[in-house]
Amino acid sequence: MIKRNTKSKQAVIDFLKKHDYGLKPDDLIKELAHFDKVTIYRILQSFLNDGIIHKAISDDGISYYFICKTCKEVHFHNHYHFKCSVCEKVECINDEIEIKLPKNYKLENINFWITGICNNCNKLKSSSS
Amino acid sequence: MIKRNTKSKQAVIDFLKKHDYGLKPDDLIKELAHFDKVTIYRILQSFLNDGIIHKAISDDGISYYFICKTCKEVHFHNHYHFKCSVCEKVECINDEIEIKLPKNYKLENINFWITGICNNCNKLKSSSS
DNA sequence: TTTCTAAATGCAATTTAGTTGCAATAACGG
DNA sequence: CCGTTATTGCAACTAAATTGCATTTAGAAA
Repeated sequence: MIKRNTKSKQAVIDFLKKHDYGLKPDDLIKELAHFDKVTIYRILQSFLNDGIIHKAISDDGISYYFICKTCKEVHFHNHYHFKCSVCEKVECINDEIEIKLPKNYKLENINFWITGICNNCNKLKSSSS
Repeated sequence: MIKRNTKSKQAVIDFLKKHDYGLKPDDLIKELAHFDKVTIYRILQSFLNDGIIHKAISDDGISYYFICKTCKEVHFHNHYHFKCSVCEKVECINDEIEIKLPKNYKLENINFWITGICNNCNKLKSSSS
């Protein structure tokens, strides 16, 4: 739980808010180079615990963090995360997902990752041909 | 592409076939300790390229490999992978998945990971209470 | 404003998954 | 049995993330 406000925490929040797509720790570490990487990792972890951000794991095993925008009273992270293989941006696809599990299976957590080409890069591709 | 049959490849195949759930490289490395870990990684990679096995990334970033059982003529890996948080086994849930992406998004690959409690562990839990 | 203490940070070292280069070995067609 | 070349083993390396510990600092209380 966050107890104190610090410059590093504010910097992390600001940077996450500035982007409408997911960021990996390394993006933050590079941008906020005057803070130690351990500090960045620890801040992300604590924001995660506090529900200020949420996280998804890419299909090459890297964590991406997102400011929670659609979560209001209740945290709702049942959505796809989409990574564009062209621009490499990672975004939340905030559509409802219905998950059907076999009988007697209990769901605890999901991590749904899709790679493909985003709207934007698709447009660029078709206009350049 | 696989060109030659070797003991290490046979051992990997055998070990994968012996289990009806997914295995991570480390499971194989430990079990087949008389082979080098690099060999294991390379064999898995080549089996993957040849479509003999498929792979999913867990929500803590570790690869799991599965013998393709349901794939027949066509490879079909559009399914959930489920990891039980009790017994830690990882299995394929071979139900059809419908993925709806926003307009102009092109799908290239999916990695759908679910954690929870499996049928088996759920039974054990309720019978012990 | 100063003091105090726990929270937060920075640094160095470590862990873990996976990769690379290269020399040695071995599968298998001829 | 030979020769080619796929395959393997070893050592070293990379990259993401974590841990321990000493130092610094936010902010409540005096």
